[in-house]
Amino acid sequence: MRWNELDREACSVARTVSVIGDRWTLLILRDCFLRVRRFDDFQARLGITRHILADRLRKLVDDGILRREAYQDRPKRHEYRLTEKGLDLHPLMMALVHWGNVHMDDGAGRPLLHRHRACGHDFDPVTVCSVCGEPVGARDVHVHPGPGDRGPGLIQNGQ
Amino acid sequence: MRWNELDREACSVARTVSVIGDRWTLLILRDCFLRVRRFDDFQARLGITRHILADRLRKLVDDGILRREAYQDRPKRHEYRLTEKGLDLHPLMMALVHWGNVHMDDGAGRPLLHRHRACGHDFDPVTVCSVCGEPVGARDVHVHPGPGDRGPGLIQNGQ
DNA sequence: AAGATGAGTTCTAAAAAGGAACTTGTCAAA
DNA sequence: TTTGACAAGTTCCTTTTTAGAACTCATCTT
Repeated sequence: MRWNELDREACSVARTVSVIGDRWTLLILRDCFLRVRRFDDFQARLGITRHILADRLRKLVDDGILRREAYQDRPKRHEYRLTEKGLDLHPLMMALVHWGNVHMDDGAGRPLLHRHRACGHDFDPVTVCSVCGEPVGARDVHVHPGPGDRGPGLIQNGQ
Repeated sequence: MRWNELDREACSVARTVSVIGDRWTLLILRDCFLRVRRFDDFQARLGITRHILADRLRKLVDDGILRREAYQDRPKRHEYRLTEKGLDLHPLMMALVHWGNVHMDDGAGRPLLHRHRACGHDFDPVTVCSVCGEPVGARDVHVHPGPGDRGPGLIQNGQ
């Protein structure tokens, strides 16, 4: 399967992966959440080839995750900012960071902390159920076909 | 920068991305959470080249996310199952699915629903603060250097 | 003896990424 | 007034990865 075929898949994960499932793209997005906005800043921080960076930024703009905005004329200069759609990736980023903090610790402690402005404390992200508000783990969830199902999807839960 | 250099980065996201930041890897993990466990099942569902599938499964095992386990002798047959470390990726997967549901809907409705066993309802994942329990969005979080910081990291929050 | 199964491996061609240098428009300094 | 710097890309060429298809190998089944 080629990558441009992925967005036609029935699965939300597959469609999401077609957009953000690339190493550089994820690192670019991390930097976006750290308020990096300019081409050369991304390039210097990531050590990414300029060529690939240009390509990934273009794709993120095409997908509506970033917007390219002029911050000066003469000479025209642009910066890249997260759209609302892009900002909605925040829970994903938090999950990524948190998993890394827990499982990929190199012994030096956390390089970055997240402070919740509302309560003032450094925190970890916790995923809870939108209905009852209780935390949900992998074993608390039962997956079943929804209205958009169109597969023999092999989702035989149980066991 | 080459991919094998990524795991030496200071950032948790970078280290996490070095492990799961690959399109096939993410899709393989999605299937793992749907209880797919065998080589040929992954291959048939994903349409991935067998060659790459073998490589990705090997890497996931090396990274402690999956474990390869015999389910019969004569002939020896193995299956791949999530370890605890792998199961901890659940919030990430939920975030991925949810973002896709919200932003990549193709109009057919959700192909998969998640039911919270404890409360019995279909739900969406909500990310909350581990300290105060309130939901956190991108704008509610202030990022600042932690004990493992070793950068001129460019994290000038504010503005 | 002739398939079928499961879990891979091997091969070649095509696609993607890495690396480094080059371009373009504008301003600022020597 | 030439020189250099800056920001944001492009171009070109080489090295790696992937795709796609076929092949292997040990065991069951018919």
